[in-house]
Amino acid sequence: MELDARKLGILKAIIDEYIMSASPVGSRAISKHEEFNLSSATIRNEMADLEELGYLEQPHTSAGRVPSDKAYRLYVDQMMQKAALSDDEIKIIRAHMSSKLDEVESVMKQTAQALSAVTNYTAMVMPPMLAANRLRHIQLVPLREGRALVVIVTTAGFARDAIIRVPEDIRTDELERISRILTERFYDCRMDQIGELISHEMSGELYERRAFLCSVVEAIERKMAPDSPNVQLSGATNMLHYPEYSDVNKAKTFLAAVEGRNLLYDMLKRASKLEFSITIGNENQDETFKDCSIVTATYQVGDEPLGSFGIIGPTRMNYSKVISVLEYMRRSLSEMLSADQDDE
Amino acid sequence: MELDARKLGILKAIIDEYIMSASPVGSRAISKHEEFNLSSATIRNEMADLEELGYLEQPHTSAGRVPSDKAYRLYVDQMMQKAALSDDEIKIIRAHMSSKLDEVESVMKQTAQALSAVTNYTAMVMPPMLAANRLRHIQLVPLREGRALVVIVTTAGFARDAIIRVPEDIRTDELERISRILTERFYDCRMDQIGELISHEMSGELYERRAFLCSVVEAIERKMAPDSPNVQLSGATNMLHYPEYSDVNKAKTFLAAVEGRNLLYDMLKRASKLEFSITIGNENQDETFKDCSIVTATYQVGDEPLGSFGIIGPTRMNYSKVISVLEYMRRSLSEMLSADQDDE
DNA sequence: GTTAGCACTCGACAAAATAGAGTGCTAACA
DNA sequence: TGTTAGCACTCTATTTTGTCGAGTGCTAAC
Repeated sequence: MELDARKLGILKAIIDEYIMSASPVGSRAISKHEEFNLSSATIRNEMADLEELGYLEQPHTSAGRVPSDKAYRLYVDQMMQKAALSDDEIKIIRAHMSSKLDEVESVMKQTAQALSAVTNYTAMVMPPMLAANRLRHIQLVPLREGRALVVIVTTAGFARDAIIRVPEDIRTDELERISRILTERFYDCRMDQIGELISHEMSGELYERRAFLCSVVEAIERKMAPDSPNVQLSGATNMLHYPEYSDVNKAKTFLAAVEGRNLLYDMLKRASKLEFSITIGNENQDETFKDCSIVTATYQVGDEPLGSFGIIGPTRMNYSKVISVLEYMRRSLSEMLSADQDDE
Repeated sequence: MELDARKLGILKAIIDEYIMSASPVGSRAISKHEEFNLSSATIRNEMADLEELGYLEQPHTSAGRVPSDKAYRLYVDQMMQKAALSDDEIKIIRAHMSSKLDEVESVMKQTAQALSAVTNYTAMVMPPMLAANRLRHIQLVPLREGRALVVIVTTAGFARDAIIRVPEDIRTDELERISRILTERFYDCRMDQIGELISHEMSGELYERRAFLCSVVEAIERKMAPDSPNVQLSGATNMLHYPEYSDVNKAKTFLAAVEGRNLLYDMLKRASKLEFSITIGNENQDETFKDCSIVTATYQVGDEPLGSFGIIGPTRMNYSKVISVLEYMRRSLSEMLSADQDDE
């Protein structure tokens, strides 16, 4: 049995219908599409074939049919036509991205909000990984006895700080001196290379402080990696709009899974190797997302991927809209951030 | 009609029962308490009285009775006996508060998690307000053209940063000079006084830069106020366990309200004027929380309140447990933070 | 290959029946 | 006077039953 043009057309009609209605699609509904001009009986035969081929599923005899994950996969790979964003949608995004484009934290937060507002699904955004940033300033600030705060500033204007231990014999003015030397030495180095470089540079005037310097670098590296708490999440409750989640228990499982950001962080981390990715239903590793689809995109500056963001929705999500939105966002995020880093 | 000892006892029994079961309490259930040794008929009479007095409500004729907000108020004010935390509870808290007590952000996050895990309600934690902190270091780091990053470090080891505009005619080495002067001038000043002080100090060598300095101070002040995004939230989905929220729409409203942290922030801000506060049901300003109770506590160092945290649960929450947990947490947070600020 | 017709299946929904928890009231009792 | 047993009544939740309609698969005819 072949998947001929007509079957394909019928399948597409079923998927489109199901994405709209969330309820099983019957043969009569499809036979009404005048482009086919076929009776419901014929459609039924075709649907039986499609089911046999694994593209459709029946919740029970005498319900309509529901697209399978395999069908969605075919749909996004071959059948779906991309829609440009409507003016309204762009307006919604703009409305959320208005102010304070200076601070990256708030850009990430606003991006997440814009994404969830415009798609009505759940949005997640990972902040930029700073590996490709270049160092601009290191400052060691003495605190109470034996403690200091390391502050690192990168070219793009990111600051990170961490509390570290300081050996008793290092005095305030020496911390100042070390700050100056480190800043000078590593000025304009990529953040992910400082670790290596410092072991080479450890000779010279800083030699006797190498243990201390290692702890500084260790703290820097720890703080430069974006971690799960920093994943911005927005619109998790949007899922409650959809009949898929009218069951409180399903909703609970979903919400609990996204509330601890770890899962999201892992997914985004993995996704940051690809420009776009779409995983549908069972393609998702995690049990909780077996009836979700997750679409992600990666934003970058030049060739350097900085981070990923994405949308989680029911498998019957509006893929074409979601993809358009993500493409749009990917572009504007990348632009926004390369404006910051024009020296890259 | 009076609220005599027996009525009080019966009311307490009803409340305790209802807190456990969440379903209307009938006269028979109470008459089984051997401490009263009364028939259900007598209890019924008493319950009718309690209803007339406004302490009980009937969902409909021939259901049992449910305590009113007024009853809960009486309960927390006079009837409830405080329970010490059990070993298990303390163990749960400890388990969540393990590592990395150095970084305040993660202390706040872990506190929220511990609170929600041990109470099974929703927890919120506001990070410390830095008003009473003292300045330790200001650093202006030049970024691309016309922009710099201000970094401020306080005695307690908090760092804040903000991107500011820099007039074209200020060169890198002047930024360095200004950093040094500002650090020197305001060393050990309370953060909330820098704004005032700077207008006095504006004479002298910094006079010609006063417009710029104002923008620096403005940025500092903006960043020092903890704002709603920084409120840590944990266990919002716990509410879905409770029959009060088995209705998806109620759940949705609740979750949407807490997801945007603004409301929580406002509540915590207000609460930070009191050591503890309990608001029950209708005592809450916001419509969404009319059937919740909110218990908050304020942590402090010395006499200076730093921030608040709290628990949101259904009105029939386990008040005595929640209060004990908050007391415990208030103490340990305060201790933890004063260890950091022994110079306060 | 397409379609009309038909018997059949199954879930959704509504109406009806039933059970059970709880109440208020009255009258009797200590 | 306070307490209690008894009883009729109310109301909800649950189960049962019946009905409707959407949808299917199969067959026979076009």
